[in-house]
Amino acid sequence: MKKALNSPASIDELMQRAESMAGLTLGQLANYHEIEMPKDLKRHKGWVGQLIELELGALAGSKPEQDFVHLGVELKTIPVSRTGKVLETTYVTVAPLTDIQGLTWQNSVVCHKLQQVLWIPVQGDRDIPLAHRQIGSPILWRPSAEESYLLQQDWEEIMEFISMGQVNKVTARHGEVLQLRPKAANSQVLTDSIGKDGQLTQTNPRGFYLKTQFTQRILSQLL
DNA sequence: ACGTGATCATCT
DNA sequence: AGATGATCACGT
Repeated sequence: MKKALNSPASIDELMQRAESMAGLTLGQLANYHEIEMPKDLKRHKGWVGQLIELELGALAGSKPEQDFVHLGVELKTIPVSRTGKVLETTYVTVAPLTDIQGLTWQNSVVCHKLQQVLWIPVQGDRDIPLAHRQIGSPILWRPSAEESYLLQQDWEEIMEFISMGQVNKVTARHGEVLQLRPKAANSQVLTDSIGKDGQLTQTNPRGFYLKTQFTQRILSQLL
């Protein structure tokens, strides 16, 4: 995927560019950028996100920061059905499993990334050919006081387990809106984590994800 | 291995 | 059908 050359200078410009994509298909956008399109996403899971990043001028890279640092905006493409139902959870960031003493919600990466999110709904029904999937209207979201509260509660509960060496006791069922799930090439990958008695051990890397019902509320209330 | 972009595949 | 745990590709 080619790297974006220009980045929007303001949120207004970003939103205008996002709104101009609405109604286009992935095929049209890929053709415009002369990007090859895979048959499906089985081996190209991040393809849609990369295409949208290219169109909007997101700064490429794998840094744990917002996509538009100068605007304070995180970009998320979200697969939805024909009827607008959210089809997948939303990855936020990897979870810190060591050196977390003193870490608070307010200075966590999850909190920072979710300060302001530009949601780009894209049809994700597997029976719609990739080229025919339509891009929806963008939604710029800032968490409400209640949403922030829910996120903080879940984050603190999960981080408490991690700090106590109980990360292996946390499942995706914990948390009302934010959940912890594996995030790695496969289940054999290991990374350092806090173990019994505060000693270092190893475990499968985890990531924070937004649950679909939470994301659905965000998209619905603003549509 | 880590962090980004996420969706897949299976089980309930 | 929906959610959980697992997985795929890429740049560094």
